[in-house]
Amino acid sequence: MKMKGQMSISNATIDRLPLYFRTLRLAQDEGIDIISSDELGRRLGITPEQIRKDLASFGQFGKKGVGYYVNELKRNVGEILGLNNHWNMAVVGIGHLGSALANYQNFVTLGFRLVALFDQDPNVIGTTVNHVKVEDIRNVNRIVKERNIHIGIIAVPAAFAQGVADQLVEAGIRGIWNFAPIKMQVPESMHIVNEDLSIGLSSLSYHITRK
Amino acid sequence: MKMKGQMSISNATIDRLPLYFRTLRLAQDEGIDIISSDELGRRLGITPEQIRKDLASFGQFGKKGVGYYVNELKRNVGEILGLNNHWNMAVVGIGHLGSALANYQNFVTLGFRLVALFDQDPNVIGTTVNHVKVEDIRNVNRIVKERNIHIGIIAVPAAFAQGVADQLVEAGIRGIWNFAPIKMQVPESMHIVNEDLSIGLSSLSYHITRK
DNA sequence: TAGATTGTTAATCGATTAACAATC
DNA sequence: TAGATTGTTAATCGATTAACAATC
Repeated sequence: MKMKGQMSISNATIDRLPLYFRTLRLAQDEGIDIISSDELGRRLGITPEQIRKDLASFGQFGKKGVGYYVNELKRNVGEILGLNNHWNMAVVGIGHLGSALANYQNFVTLGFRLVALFDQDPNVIGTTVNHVKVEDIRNVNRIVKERNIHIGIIAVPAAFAQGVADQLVEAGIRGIWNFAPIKMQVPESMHIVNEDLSIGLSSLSYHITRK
Repeated sequence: MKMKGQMSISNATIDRLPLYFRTLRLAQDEGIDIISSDELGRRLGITPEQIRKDLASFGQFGKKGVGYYVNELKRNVGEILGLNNHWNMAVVGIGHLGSALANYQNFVTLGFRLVALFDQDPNVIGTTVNHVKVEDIRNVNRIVKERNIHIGIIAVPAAFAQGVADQLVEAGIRGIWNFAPIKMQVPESMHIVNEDLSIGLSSLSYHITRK
């Protein structure tokens, strides 16, 4: 997907793209063929100018005086997000959260594929979660290569997260999605998204404290 | 907790406070008495200027030439975030994700209390998750009042989320933490934090697509 | 054509970074 | 005192909003 010039895209923009994608899919389900930035904005609580600006940083996807063709725009946004790559994912740490992530159906809808699960507990290794067998974490290097795993999801306790990240990086993973509440050290080239659940909850606490 | 003047605090700042809190607790565990913005920044990958600015918007917590007293700063940041309020929480939707959230130990560490679980499935109602019994969603209004529930966690499928939000608002909840991938309509006064897991994952996909 | 709506440029707003006086 | 480090003001940077020409 082409970007305009060298200009780099803000994270704020990138984080809105999945919202556009989701809303476009819903519109598609409703049988809507054409949608305006106004209507998209109304559905998402985002200003239409913002949406046009976001989309325009990747290309000209709309028709002046008309709007955006839903199918076409959805395809383009999906392509921008790399969802057509059908990334292979592995979950490390099959506790409560890890199991829930392994079962999360929305990932499938987005084209992500769950191809491996890892744990260190002998009582968990060998069990099956969402039709995938839990492997011994000691085999992570071999299995990441064998199954061509691109994304590692870390759902282990904070104390073990850095060790797991090191092993995943060593095995040649492309990106890490980290649920452990810890700032990890990874090589510059490695992409890592931290999903620290206590941030959202604390932010909520902050706001309701002041109401 | 006093704020300086009328100046409102940016969400970016508020979202960093839980990181400071976490790091301060770790420092406390290590027996560190005093910490500088430099050291805090090093541990979190945030510039020391940013940290000083964030903290300074709430008061003068440090000592020039010395640094910040860990215990004192942690107490202050906790107070700012409202963590000493010991909010009562309920999870609605006891599927894979809801169960995982009900079992999430980090919330307890932050002072949040899980006091109720709700579902609509007769096979789930009456079961126990993390020592809390699952109630029939039809009793949500009464139980929210009886148990003085402040925060509702929505972990139901997208199609049911708006309905659940309406019921929670009606019952007098203070804030909603929403895991359903949908933009919900709630009254202006209601605080809502959306934790759409597919955003983080899509963002990761975007970045590794370009490496 | 007239009305609608995009894409883009300019203006504004807000957040981060830099600099440094205050002071422990 | 000298060195260290905060708190705050000013400068920069980046993101959002406004405005409007292009055009379907």
